[in-house]
Amino acid sequence: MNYWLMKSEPDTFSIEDLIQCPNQTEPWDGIRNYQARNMMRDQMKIGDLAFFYHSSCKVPAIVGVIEICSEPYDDPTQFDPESKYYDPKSRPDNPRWQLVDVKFISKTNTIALSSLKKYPELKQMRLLQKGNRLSILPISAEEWTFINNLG
DNA sequence: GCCAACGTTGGC
DNA sequence: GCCAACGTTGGC
Repeated sequence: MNYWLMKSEPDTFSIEDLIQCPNQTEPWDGIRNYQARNMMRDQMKIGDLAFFYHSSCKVPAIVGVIEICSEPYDDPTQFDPESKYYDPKSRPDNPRWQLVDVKFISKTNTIALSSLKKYPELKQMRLLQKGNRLSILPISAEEWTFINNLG
């Protein structure tokens, strides 16, 4: 069982959008970074839990909990010329990008980035390290429990 | 909108 | 394989 943090820009896809999806489940498409892809493809397991994080917005914050609910599979948007995630260099016989489905579990209180920074217990969080840009980050069990108790 | 900190691309 | 140029992320 692993824990994760997954970023999404709420203007593009928010926790409320996920709640509106059929079965409150949606493919986490559009990942175009190899480190993030590798974590989804190689390390995520069905039943893993993740914090849903709103990024690039007025109040960057953890806003909910989601569950990984599929095996990794090829991201269909990479082959769709109409998609903003279209990757002309990805070949159908050798797809570059994989994704997993995620399911809404619960909303948390809004746990702002500025608030997370206050806790010595969270000093080591990847999210809080300088220069961090990865849209998928691992969370330790200790960090998970600590943050859950804030929400 | 700015810009630091990355990641990627491609010429050599 | 190096590295300059370029593109992107994301907080502020």
